[in-house]
Amino acid sequence: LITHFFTMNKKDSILKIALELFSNQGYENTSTSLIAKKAAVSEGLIFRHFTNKEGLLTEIMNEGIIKIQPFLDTVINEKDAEKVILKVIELPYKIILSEKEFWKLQINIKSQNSKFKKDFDTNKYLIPVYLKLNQAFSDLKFENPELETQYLFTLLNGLTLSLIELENLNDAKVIINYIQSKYKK
Amino acid sequence: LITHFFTMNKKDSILKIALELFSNQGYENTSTSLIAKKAAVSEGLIFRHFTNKEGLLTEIMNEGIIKIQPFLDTVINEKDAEKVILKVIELPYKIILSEKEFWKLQINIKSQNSKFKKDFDTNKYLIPVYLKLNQAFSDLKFENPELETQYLFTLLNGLTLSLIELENLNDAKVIINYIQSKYKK
DNA sequence: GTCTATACTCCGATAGAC
DNA sequence: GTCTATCGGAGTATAGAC
Repeated sequence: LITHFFTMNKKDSILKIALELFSNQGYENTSTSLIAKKAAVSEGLIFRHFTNKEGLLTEIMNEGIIKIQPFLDTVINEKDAEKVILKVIELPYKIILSEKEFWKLQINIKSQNSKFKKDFDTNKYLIPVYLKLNQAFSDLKFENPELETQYLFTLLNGLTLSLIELENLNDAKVIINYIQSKYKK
Repeated sequence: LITHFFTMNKKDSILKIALELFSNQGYENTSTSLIAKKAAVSEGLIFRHFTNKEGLLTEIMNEGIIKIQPFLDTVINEKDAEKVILKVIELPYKIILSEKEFWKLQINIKSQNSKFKKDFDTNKYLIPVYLKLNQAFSDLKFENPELETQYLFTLLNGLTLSLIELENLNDAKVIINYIQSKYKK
């Protein structure tokens, strides 16, 4: 039946709704019964698919990582040093434009010393980007590439926080251009 | 009795322990029974003093704001424009050195769309600092003072996140100096 | 101590795909 | 006619606010 292509299956509905709720109200503060209700499925189905609530979170996080990887890859695969820098600066915008809820959830988990903190540490996926950026600053003969990399990463962490607050991401383009302008010669 | 001066009263014990637990494990994830146990008081005392769990959080937040206000004031009262900038850059360090747990809790709450988000919005206390910084950049003839203010605030938000992760705050001095050096002529 | 919410279990019934 | 996905609801155990 053609509707297969248009109707989300129930497992995906659960994942979608759970991500939405977890990222907005927090994992602990979201009950499985609410997820079931909003996803219009029986509560038991959640446990059939994901074993337990934590399993649901795990699958959400794994899916999220997979979805942001292509954005990271565009930086990793860039050859020109200056373009590496400019692309890194656009990363927060692009990731949040596409995967806002996931990224919000990820920050949420990171900001708490929960048992999940180590399981779902997304920092490791950013290491290649960090190294690439460091190399770019070296290539461009910055006086202290390591410090400049740290500096820019710190700035982009702050930018990410701001972007998550925004309803209209376009409002952020001015500051993103401003940041980029500081690295253009 | 002299011990009054040395022994914390029970209400303050509760506040201290609750702040510690809330900031490390999250508000939702901390039970009143655990707070009582760690503070070595009966659980009922929490409700006698604070009505309910939310009342406890409210008092913690109000106390925290009062404690950070002096740090903000040192910026507000600074006359020299360049010193305003340098002092603002040191704010995250100073606040976290003194009130790490409170500031961590505050970020935690901010990162969730909880009902508390609006009640405990600390942004409003930073507005005078923002305006002061904006004025400083104007005085120093920056091309775009408003954007530069936004830029620096974004950077400092990112710095704050990093500081919260650190066990040894001294490790951050290098990057703080580096940020400051960009604004020294 | 009380009462409610919540994670999780179990199972009989149903409907559709093959 | 069987298999798979799902429903719906009864039920348990436990934790947590008060």
